[in-house]
Amino acid sequence: MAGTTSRTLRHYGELGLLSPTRVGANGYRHYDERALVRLQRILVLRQLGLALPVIRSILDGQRDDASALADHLEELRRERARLDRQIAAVEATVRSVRGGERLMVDEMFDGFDHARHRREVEERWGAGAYARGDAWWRGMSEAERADWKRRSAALLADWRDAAGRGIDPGGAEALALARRQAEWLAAVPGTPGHDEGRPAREYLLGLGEMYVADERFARNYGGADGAAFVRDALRAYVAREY
Amino acid sequence: MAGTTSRTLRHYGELGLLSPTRVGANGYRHYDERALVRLQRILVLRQLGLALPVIRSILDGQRDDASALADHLEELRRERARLDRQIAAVEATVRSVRGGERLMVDEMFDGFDHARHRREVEERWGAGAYARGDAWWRGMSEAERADWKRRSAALLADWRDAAGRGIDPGGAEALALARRQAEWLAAVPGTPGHDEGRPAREYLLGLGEMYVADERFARNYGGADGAAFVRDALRAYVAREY
DNA sequence: GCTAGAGGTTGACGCAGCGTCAAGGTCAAG
DNA sequence: CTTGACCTTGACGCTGCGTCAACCTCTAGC
Repeated sequence: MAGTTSRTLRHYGELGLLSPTRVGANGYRHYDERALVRLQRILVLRQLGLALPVIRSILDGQRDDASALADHLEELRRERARLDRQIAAVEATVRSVRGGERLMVDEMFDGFDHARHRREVEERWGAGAYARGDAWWRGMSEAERADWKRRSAALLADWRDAAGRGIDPGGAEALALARRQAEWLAAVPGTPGHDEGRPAREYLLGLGEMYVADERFARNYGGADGAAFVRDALRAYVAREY
Repeated sequence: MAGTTSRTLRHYGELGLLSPTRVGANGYRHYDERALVRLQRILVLRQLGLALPVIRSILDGQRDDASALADHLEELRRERARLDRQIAAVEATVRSVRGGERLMVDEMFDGFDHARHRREVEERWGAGAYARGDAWWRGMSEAERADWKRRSAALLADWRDAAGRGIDPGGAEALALARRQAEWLAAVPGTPGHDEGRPAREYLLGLGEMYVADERFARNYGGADGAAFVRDALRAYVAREY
């Protein structure tokens, strides 16, 4: 009775995946030639990682094996991508634990968000928000991180420039900047509204206020006036788009 | 109470991972600042894929986070390797289903084993043996398969040569060949004895007999005489080594 | 015929990490 | 007082079997 354990055969019987050909008076289950061929196919498909109910539908002819395998392949690839990111994140954590023992998430944003004001973010949006953003950041490659930082710096520079020129925070140009800011924020998992594709209304407004209130941030955006400009632009944006 | 679901917090409470700071008379659970910091760390570690009990031992200081992460990283890498093989195997299967609809496992061996005599293998060693060997073969890269085929062909040629020279099947040279044959067989997952690092005694002996009995195989090994030589050499090998 | 031992059987729990009811208590608002 | 929103505690479900525990069957030796 080798090949698999009897427990497995029993399990398949319960699932209706493979029933014994006949059951003796003593309760012993017997499998004939055809059943073994079926078992053979089951085991091959199982090795490929297919779920047992899927295998059943394939063997019963209710599902095309080629399409089932194609779907499964996609699923496997997604899983591998997830694993890759997780591995990268763990590696980054190991390095940072070995090194400065400090998380360098500060580089991630404008120096304000999550990193410095983690507690505020957590109190308002839940502790999970920080964790998700952190994992996302760690899972990026060096190149991706560099690209992100470049984009962040460009956005900051454009804000400073716009504020310096004294344009209308409710005008078209400021609106475009606010939209970039919103997309930039929404790209980060953990940001409230990330799943919906745009930041939560309250998050945007609250962020604007915090920008003004905290001089460490304000400095990045060109001082108190710059921060106020950003806040006003975000307000106008929210008023129009939400 | 965002960040995670209340169910999750309850779960962590049951695991002793994070208990509410205080529980009101109404049964409501409350978490203070320190608890939230702890939750924060829990969520970060969970994102990295660490198991909850491991997280607990880390947070309780019973386990070094750096070593735990290093172990975990190894585990993740193993998992990814497994996934890679499985993906390769599924891809190969998709191709073969699209193509000839026939499995080309025949190339795998000397043309005798599993492929042609699947039924015999299954009857004697269980249906799982074939499935494992099949998955192994599909999981190999083209280069690995080519290498395996080259090694197989070399082994066959050496057998034919030895048999042709009429050497002693119990002698040192035949013994060395038998050992190569045994290692070659044991390398295939699904081969009886694979896990122990050498083929099962009965498997080797039975294979020798089948080689002689089946002319399709015998041809590969240089006719009936060649097959008999292989069988005798395997017998002698078993007599000495098992 | 008796007995030991090998090998078979059927429940049923366990695992990892919660999601998801069901049944019911709490609280602020109208 | 009622409504509705939000909280609570069980307890089952999911995946694919491994692993007891308690018990039956069959073969072999005496």
